[in-house]
Amino acid sequence: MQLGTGGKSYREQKVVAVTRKDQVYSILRQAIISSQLAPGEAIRKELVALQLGVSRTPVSDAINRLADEGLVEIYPQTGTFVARLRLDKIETAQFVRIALETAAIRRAAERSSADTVHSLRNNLDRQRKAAEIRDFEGFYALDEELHDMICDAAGLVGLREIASKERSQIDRVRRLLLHYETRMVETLKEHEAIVAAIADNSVERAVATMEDHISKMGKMLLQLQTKRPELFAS
Amino acid sequence: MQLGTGGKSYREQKVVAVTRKDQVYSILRQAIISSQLAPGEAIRKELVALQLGVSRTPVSDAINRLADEGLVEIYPQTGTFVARLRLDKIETAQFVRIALETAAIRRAAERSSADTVHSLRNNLDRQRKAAEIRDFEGFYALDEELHDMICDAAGLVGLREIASKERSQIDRVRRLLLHYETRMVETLKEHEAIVAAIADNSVERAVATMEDHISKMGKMLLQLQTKRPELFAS
DNA sequence: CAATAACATCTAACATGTTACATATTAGCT
DNA sequence: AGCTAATATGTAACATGTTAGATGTTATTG
Repeated sequence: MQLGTGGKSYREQKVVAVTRKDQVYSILRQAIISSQLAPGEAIRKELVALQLGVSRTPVSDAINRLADEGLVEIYPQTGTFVARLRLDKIETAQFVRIALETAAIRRAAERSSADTVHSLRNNLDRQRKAAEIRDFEGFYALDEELHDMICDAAGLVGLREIASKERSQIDRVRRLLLHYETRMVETLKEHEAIVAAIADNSVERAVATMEDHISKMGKMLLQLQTKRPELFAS
Repeated sequence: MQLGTGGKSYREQKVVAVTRKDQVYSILRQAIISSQLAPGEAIRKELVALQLGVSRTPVSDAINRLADEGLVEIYPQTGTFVARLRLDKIETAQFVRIALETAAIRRAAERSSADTVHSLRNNLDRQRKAAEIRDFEGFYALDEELHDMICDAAGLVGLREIASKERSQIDRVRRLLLHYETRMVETLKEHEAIVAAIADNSVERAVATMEDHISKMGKMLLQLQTKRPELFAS
């Protein structure tokens, strides 16, 4: 079969273009990760379209993207549901996250500048303030920002987006866990250790600290399953 | 804003469902990775729809997915183009690939069974035959299969799909490179070394061999840019 | 002739109508 | 009552019509 046109036109510059499907995607993703849309809950495209004042098309597009990301499950001709948590999938996501972020922090630690360290410390300051006033949402956002900053510090185009996408499953869990506990204080300490290692140019210590930090979540997860079994699938 | 229905219905079993958009996606992806659709070339949705005998909808859906994967670039209200190769993006993909596949092979080597080793060796046998008769396409497919098998051997649900998706960019390059040279013979040798390390349960050697194997491609890439600059963007 | 503005053209984005299919419900039968 | 088959219902998948915006071309003006 003959595909393509043989035409050679193309574009040089990148356009940012925020389309409606992008907006719908962001809104739904946020709703899912914050558990405003609970695991297992049905999503009715038509209703969402109505509520957001758009047609079904951008909603479908957004949902397809979320399905690729594993945040929703589409059953053809039947329905679309917020994906429930699955321990095996989360285990894989955890594995991927450790692989990517330890590799990233290694590169970041090797090439970290005084400027980078300054930004990281600034983030930590804000984390401390958020922790003090028990601002879960704020702390969560800063947590994400810190991990993003480390990805960026690795100096690889698009790495942050990839890591962030693979983190989706885990972000959902992390958000749920943050509310439970003393976890915020512990997390802060771990973050401080990570940044300190980078500041010291201790590459291997940075890697080890990051791995330890990410692994901690695995244990918390099992507790969550006991407390909230309805969120889980298999 | 109120999203969701509060409804709690959901499904247990997984449906496979090959929809038209999945088929179109596979066809286009294959066409892009095989360079039947060349980097920079325009893709006309309407034409593709006509040629495949479907409407524009499944074509758009497929293209959106390819855009997420970085294989096409959509410029709103303007056109859709096969993504040209970008050294910086490829560098990131390479980084991700090394991070994921070395981590995967570590796990795979730790838990490899006689059965796994047998399957890997069977694959190598077929690679040898393909190399002998200069069957580039066959060799390429077996190459992919080997890497997939190693991912599977890590025993993590969905890891293969993630690794495979992140490899897209690189697969395109690898395919172009295979035709050029003695690369097929070299690749075979590297694969043999990897499998041997797994068979010996030499975890660290397996990791090192894999990293070396993947890194080799980086050097070939620069040669490709010299020979075929029109495939590259920046 | 150069710069610019009006306009034509083309495409993706968006809207909406239609179809096919999975599932639940009900009716009919033993 | 219990089982099976016909049917109703609801949803995603698919088709197609419409809109908005990016770009290239041509006309207009200095």
